[in-house]
Amino acid sequence: MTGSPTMEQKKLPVSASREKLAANNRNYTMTHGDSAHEQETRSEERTYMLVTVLTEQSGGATAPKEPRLESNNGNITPQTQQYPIIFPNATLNQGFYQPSVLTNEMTTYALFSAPLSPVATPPDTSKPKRHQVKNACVNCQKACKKCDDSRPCNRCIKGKMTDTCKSSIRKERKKGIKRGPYKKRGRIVADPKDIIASSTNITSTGAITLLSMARHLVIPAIPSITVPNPTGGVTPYVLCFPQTMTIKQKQDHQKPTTANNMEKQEKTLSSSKEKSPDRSSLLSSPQQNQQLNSEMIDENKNNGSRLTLLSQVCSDMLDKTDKKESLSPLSHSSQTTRISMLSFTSTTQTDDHEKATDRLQVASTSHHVDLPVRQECEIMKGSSEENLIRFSNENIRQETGTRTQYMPTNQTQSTQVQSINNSNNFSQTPSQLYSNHQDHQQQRYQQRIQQETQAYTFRPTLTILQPSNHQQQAPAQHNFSVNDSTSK
DNA sequence: CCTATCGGACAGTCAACACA
DNA sequence: GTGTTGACTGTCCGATAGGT
Ligand SMILES: [Zn+2]
Ligand SMILES: [Zn+2]
Repeated sequence: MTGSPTMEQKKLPVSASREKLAANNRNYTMTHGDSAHEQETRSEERTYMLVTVLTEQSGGATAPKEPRLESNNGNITPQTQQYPIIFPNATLNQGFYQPSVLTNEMTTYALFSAPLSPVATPPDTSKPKRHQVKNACVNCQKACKKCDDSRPCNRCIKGKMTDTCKSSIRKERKKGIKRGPYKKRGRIVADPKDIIASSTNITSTGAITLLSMARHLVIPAIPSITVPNPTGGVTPYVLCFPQTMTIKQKQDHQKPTTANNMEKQEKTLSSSKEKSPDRSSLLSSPQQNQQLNSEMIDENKNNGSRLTLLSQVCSDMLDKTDKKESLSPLSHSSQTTRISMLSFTSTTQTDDHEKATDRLQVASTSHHVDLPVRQECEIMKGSSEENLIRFSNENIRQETGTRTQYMPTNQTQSTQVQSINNSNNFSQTPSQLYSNHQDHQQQRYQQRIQQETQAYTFRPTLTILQPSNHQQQAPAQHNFSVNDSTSK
């Protein structure tokens, strides 16, 4: 860029769409009671983030081949004749990051637990972030080339321009410019009438799974999910992040063929009145723009890295999706990718008799034209409604035996689960857990997978995404950051 | 092949705003 | 006062044009 004068002319209308992640993400350690309200009742609140990426294939679908497991955890034998979801690591509060991805030609599932401590390592697919110097030298600035902090800078040394290598001067930012109102903050309160519908939709598997995880930091089994063959060509990716966050994802720029979709996408998201559910226009370019907010009680603050990670994971997953699909024999078929982000807030209130009441709030939205769906789910014991999910401290074991969400496949299941639940990992710090775990990580993981595979077969009953979009209302738009971009 | 040019994506900053 | 938002401002990637 030529130094000064053109700098201002080159103002780009991109600011509104820029990706940004910011959040109160807290370390996820269970601090029973004494952190927040130490009265007659204790209250714990946990927030999870579920990201679902659906890739719909239309046409060209063939029978699924045997699942292939991709995992950074090593060799796990995939179940055949099922579409297993492997749960990454047993607990969500152990401070490491261990995605597992199960793949076959048609389906890919990935469930991530969140990285909970700085020691967590992202998947190797993470994109390096571009670093830029605070002030480029005038020569580099003029040439729009990379500079460094030394003076003369390396580029000037190479180019023998050391005498003119001076730092450029940043002009001061303008002040006093009024802005419109920002979008409101605050937690999402969903409308109960938008409660999740019952379905055997493949998407529901991830949802239920996550619901159960939301209550139990220790994931109660369900490694193996029997889902119907996704004849609809639905390919879900499920990422789970137990943290509070705000997510905004900007437009992607991928294939030139999708270029004309991009601009329409923001509009679609921002005004739910006139959306055209034009599926063919969404080929292989999953985009989303979303914000979810909620709160969580915890004293630990550990910001930044995890969110960055999340963002990377998301985009990496998307990248991966595209690559994978393009290599696939199915690649000639058209695809629609849709992203849903779902925020779970699980609140546990414990009274003085140690009786716990759980409440789970779910808010989700799809970034696809199809819908934003938001929902609240109160957990109620004994409800016969399939669209109500129940969990509580003491009855998860019974639940698994009696309710439709779970089907025990053998007798060992209750003891298995009990032992899992009783192993109170919460008293340890994430880093302790991490170092502890690291040595035996693989071994224990294998063990657990084995255990849990025996323990449950999972039966989906819940739908998060609804592919049709007739019934959708405009959700409270203030939750979606896209909307404000229109004011620009 | 090399270098120069530069559009625009990306990154960092921070005042305005929201909220306790 | 603290935290968040989002616009502003600058960096520099990568495409491409032009020269040798
Ligand atoms: Zn320089
Ligand atoms: Zn220089």
